[in-house]
Amino acid sequence: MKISSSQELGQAIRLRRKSLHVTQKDLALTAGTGLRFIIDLERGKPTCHIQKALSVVQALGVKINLSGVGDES
Amino acid sequence: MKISSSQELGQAIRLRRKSLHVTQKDLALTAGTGLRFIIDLERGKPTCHIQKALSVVQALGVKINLSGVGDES
DNA sequence: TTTTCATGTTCCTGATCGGGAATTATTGCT
DNA sequence: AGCAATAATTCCCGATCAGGAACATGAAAA
Repeated sequence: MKISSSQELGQAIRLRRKSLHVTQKDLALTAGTGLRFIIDLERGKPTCHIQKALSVVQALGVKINLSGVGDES
Repeated sequence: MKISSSQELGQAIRLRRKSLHVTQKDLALTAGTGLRFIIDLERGKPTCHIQKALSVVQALGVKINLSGVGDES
């Protein structure tokens, strides 16, 4: 899934969370954040802190890949 | 390139920026952020705002992909 | 040497994050 | 379908901090 905004990231996170049958509360615990953060993140809040967002993504077992970084000049 | 922390993201961004021969200042202008933000982002500050980080990534022409979101249960 | 790039500081406004309680969906079961 | 349990969202408070701008320093390149 391609991501180009915090909105899309939030949607992807929610999708993945639901497919795992995990509640926001549990995800918050697993990822080491607050429940409020999960809510904001899934809603696509643009000002979420990046490391926390990455923690959540990892807690969901989702991998992030960047294309076009280690090659052409 | 796989990303799992703000540190790695910062490194990737710097790599990409250098390969394009763009200065932090120019990147800031292009991405619509401040110079200060680019510096912090490349250094891997964990509390950068996510949408701004995404803007920078896009300004560099880098695509972000999430694996494992739209499929298995 | 002179110019460019990167980083550090400082000041200031404004917002994030967290927790608990209360409210509003949503889901599941009989 | 209807009700009950669960989940999602919002509100309030407070401490901490992000982001931007401008200026000064350090270092490296022309």
